[in-house]
This record gives sequence, structure tokens and C-alpha cells, in this order.
Amino acid sequence: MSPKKKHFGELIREKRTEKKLTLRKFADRVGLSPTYVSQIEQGNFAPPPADRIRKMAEVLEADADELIAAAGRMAEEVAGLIEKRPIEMASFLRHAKGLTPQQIEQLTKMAEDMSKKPKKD
Amino acid sequence: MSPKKKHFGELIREKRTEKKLTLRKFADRVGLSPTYVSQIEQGNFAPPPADRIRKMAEVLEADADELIAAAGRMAEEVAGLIEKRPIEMASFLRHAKGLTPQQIEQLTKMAEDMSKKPKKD
DNA sequence: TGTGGTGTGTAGTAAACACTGGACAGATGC
DNA sequence: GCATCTGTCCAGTGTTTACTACACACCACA
Repeated sequence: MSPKKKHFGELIREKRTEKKLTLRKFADRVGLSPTYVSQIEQGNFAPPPADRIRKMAEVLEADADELIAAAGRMAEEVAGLIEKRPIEMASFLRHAKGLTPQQIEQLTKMAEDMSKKPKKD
Repeated sequence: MSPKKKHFGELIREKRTEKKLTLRKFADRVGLSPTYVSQIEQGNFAPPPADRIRKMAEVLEADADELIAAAGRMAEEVAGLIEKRPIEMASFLRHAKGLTPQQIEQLTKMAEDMSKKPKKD
């Protein structure tokens, strides 16, 4: 249905070669072994935890969210954001689950406005 | 600062004794060993995964979200809700992070309305 | 022809997670 | 006195996670 969704490994391999980075160099800068990175790029190993992915994004000068999303690791990335109001956030997410990206963005703007002027003026 | 926040273990022990359930009976119905439950209630073991907690809530006829929140396990509970639009949801959560419960509830209502009539009428 | 640089396959590992079993001590009832 | 029910302590275990080391094969090019 969709245009052949590529997995996390393919994605970083692509970004890495674009940056003309060798696997060893890349692994070294991220702080991982070449073996591990190789296996991840091939899709044999699962993507690393979200914080490692952020480091990867930094080295590759890529968008961290895109990589984290491709890795299916967004939940752990946002864990810290919901822990202050977990119940209300859970309720929100259940209702917002089926919305389109545009609708979610609209809600994001509203949230932004709300935090600018906490009282209703 | 706050009124002596009680941890997950204390909470289920409270609910369990309210329901006049013995530790063994409770553990049995949830499908866990008494040892394990005992340690959790004392706070020696970490709370179990979110799905176990939901089972506990069911047995105790308690609110699952409250227990999951107390366990600090809400992230894994909502993981499935964000995986469809992870990037947009992450962006939302970053902006909504500091809001009050009332404000979040307001946004939840808006989300609810949006899913009722997806087109703007 | 060999030296250096590329990625890869196999095997293993340390630590964390999610538990369990069995022995036990203290109170309760007969 | 003893059986039974309560929760607890200690030690151990299987599984998963997040990796690593080493040996290897391939290619370039001097």
C-alpha cells in the first residue's frame, strides 16, 4: 500500500553514506562498535534506545524525531513528557489517536498558546 | 512538599485490604506468586509491566490509569497510541508538557470534537 | 603481491527485568 | 499443643536487552 516503507537500518545507512561517513567512523563517533552498527543497518539487530538514536542523529546532522519514529522508539522518548500528568495525558492520547497530522498540529498550536498565557486573560 | 506521596505498592496494598483480599488470593487471581506481590507491596520490587497492573486493577475493581500512573508505567501503556503519528504526537507532548490538568482536559475535549466531525463541516 | 580500508557473520556476554520456590515467623482458632 | 492462615525473607532462574570481540572476505591501488 505505502511506498515500500524502509526500516531504521536502511534509513541511517542512507544518511551515513550521504554524509560520506564510513561505518567504522560513524560507529566510533556515536560510541558503538562497527559490528553493532552494521547489524542494525542490515536490520538484524533491533534499533538502539532512543538516546543512542539521538546521538546518531547528531552525528549525521539529521532529524532525531524522524529516526526515533522510524525505530518505533518514540514512547520511551516522550516518557518524560507525560510523567507529570500521566492520567490526563493518557486520556488525551486515547482521544487524539485517530486524528490526522493536521489536526494534531492544530492542537499543538492550541497547547502552545495556552502555555503562553496560562490564565484566560 | 506534597502530602507524603505513596508508592505503587502501598496503593495496591490499600486497595487489596479494602477489598478484604488476602495476599495469596489476590496474587492467585492476578496470576502471580505471593512472594512477588508481597515484595511489590513493600516497595522492594519494582511495579510489574502495565498489562499486569491492568489485571490487578480488574481484580481490585480499581481505576487502571491511577495504578499505572502510580507505577510510573504510563509511557508503555500509551505506546500504542502514539505509534501511528509519533512525530506529531511528540511535538504536541513537548508543548503540552507544562499545562495544568484542566488545560489538558480542554484539549482532550477538542480532540474528541475533532474526531466526531473530521471535516470542518 | 601485499597492505590498508571497507563491511559482515558468528559467537558470546554483562546487566536488567520479571519473576518463582521454599522455608519461616507470628497470630488465630480448636 | 498444633494446625492453619497470614505475610516475609533469601536465594535463585529464565528471558530479554544492548551490546562487543574476533576473524574473515572483499576491493583498491601502489
